[in-house]
Amino acid sequence: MQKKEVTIYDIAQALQVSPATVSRGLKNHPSISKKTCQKIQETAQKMGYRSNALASSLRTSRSFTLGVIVPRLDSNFMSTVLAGMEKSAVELGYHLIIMQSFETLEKEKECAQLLFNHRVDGLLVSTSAETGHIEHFAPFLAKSIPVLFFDRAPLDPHPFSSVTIDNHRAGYELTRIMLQKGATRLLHITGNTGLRVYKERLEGFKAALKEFNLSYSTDNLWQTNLGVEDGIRAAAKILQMHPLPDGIFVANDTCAIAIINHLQSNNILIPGQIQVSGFNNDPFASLFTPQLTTVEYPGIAMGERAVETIIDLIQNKIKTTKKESLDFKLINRSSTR
Amino acid sequence: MQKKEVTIYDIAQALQVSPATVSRGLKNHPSISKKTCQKIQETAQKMGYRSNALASSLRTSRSFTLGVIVPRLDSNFMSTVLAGMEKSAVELGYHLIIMQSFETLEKEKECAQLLFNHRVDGLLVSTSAETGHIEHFAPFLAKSIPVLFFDRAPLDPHPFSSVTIDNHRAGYELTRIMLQKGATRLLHITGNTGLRVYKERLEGFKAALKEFNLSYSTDNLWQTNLGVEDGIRAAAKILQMHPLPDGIFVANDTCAIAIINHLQSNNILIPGQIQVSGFNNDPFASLFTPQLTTVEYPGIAMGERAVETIIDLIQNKIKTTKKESLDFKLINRSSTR
DNA sequence: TTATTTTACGCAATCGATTGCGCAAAGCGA
DNA sequence: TCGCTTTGCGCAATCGATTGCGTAAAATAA
Repeated sequence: MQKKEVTIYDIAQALQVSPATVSRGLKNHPSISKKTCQKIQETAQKMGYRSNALASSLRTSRSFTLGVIVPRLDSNFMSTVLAGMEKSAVELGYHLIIMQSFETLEKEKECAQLLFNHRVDGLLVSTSAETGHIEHFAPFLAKSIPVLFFDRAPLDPHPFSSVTIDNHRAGYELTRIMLQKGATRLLHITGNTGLRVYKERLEGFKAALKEFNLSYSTDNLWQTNLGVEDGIRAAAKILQMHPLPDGIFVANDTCAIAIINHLQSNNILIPGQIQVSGFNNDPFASLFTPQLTTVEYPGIAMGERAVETIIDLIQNKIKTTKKESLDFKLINRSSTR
Repeated sequence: MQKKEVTIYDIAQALQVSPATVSRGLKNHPSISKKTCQKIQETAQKMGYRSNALASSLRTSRSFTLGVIVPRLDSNFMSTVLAGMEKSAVELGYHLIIMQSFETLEKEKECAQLLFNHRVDGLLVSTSAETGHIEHFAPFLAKSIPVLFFDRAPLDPHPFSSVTIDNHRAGYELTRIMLQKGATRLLHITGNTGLRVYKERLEGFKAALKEFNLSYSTDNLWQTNLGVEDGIRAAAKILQMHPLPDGIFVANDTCAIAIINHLQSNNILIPGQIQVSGFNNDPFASLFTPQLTTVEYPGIAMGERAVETIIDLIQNKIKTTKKESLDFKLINRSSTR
């Protein structure tokens, strides 16, 4: 039923040359004459040949495949990063196998294992919330397969590369905006502070408080999942407070908007009574009333840099691991004064 | 420097058995004794063996890889679908190579070609805006590699499977909501109506108009890219109209919100003067004031169904192509009366 | 014309895992 | 103990492409 696959052997036979010549001719190898190359490519076309990437990868032990592990795919920010990654990867002749860890260490391990067996040329990881150690990436190190963390990286020191933003400074500056406008009772609503990104934003937050001679208490640190429902719950809790806080640092836009929305419908004025800041600059952050003060987090660029860097590592254009920090941009809008 | 890969041959040698036995022992083949299996797996572990998926795929010509082509990754809806796909795929022992067509036919072709060469076991496609014909998927058909369209499918008849929603009915019902509340001058702001999804929503829109004895004119059909800026532009144009429309059908939430926002800041009351409906039920659609009437578009479920179906096709559990239509849910909120 | 360099191509081993078929040893009943 | 069925495992071909090395033919130089 199924016609057999056309291979370079079939082409070789048809043209009365050796498979070696066909293999070379197909990729315009200099030691094959122009004429022969042309002939080979034509007949390949005619015979419906398709190169077998598997066989090629097996032989050369290069798959031109990058593995990507993310906590989840369905997040605005993450899909932006992935878009950037895919674009750069394709431009450089690679492609992506994307997997989700669902924020669990166990899944992350499984993904790593699978991608390891699949002979990816490099691995791009944004760690799960549970990722305390990184032993499961040791096999990659042992085989000199580059691993690069993006956005969420483990704490230093670690023997891998990374592309992140300076979350400490972003947290600091965002907090400073609210403080400069007179806020004195700040709340910090964030994700799992076991994660470096959140931890660093928190440190920046603390540094700003200190600068303004305000004390920090863990009572003002709320760890949530930063979803819409978490925001609504947080807002409800805020309404119970006496006195109300006068500034809220929220570690992403979705949750920030949810909080604002719920507070507003309980007649709290934003920013009049409470200033609120977000993080990410999601597309809708500017469409809200008030418009959200936030940090533009360069998703596309981060994806591109991550891929470019890891491919440089793969191709040995750079020899040593590299920790990059991308520029972010403070978006100062009307949800803070 | 680099230690050599451990293969089943090495294990075979270490255990004084044949590679065949090792291969079978590794996967608990019934014709190998429990004892031997155990021994093999232990030494494999000890020697740091990793199976070579490439070699295996080459031999068996099954890669357990699904190719996915989407117009772009960084869309809320698409990333949701992909999340569902990845989840189901992994559960069923497959994984995903994801590529973007950037809405161009040319890129879509290139992706298809690459995935074809990479021996994917199946292909999941959401077509680009330019995709008029589908000849570039013919090679898959010729090799009996299942192709399944999700969300955006080409016009029937075509020899492939699909998972979509009933866009006609969704468009119809959404329109009907506004009409029942008395709207008589409706605008339809949508994407490229060359795409079946938009075309069908428009047909539904027309059907509803007809039912209410309202005439349809192409003047009331605006094709845009449905982004934030497109919304702002559209809103500006709307403000010039005399009389104003009293209902706007917008084919996605992002654009709808942008329009509402711009109209509101020009003192138009929503839904008082103009009703507006969206499409997708993005997470923030309920956080806006007014909350957006929209259609819940089952992203995760669509991804899951698509993968489950294509794997059934791959494994020949179902023999014929299958066109599935998923349930959507009308979310009737306050942006319509 | 002869010697030398270039050009163009072929040989054959190799990358690891899989599997149909065959065969020997072990287990069984009588 | 003999013959028959199971059980457990090995042989060797195969999946396609790649590549270092060698060589014949063609081109160039002398």
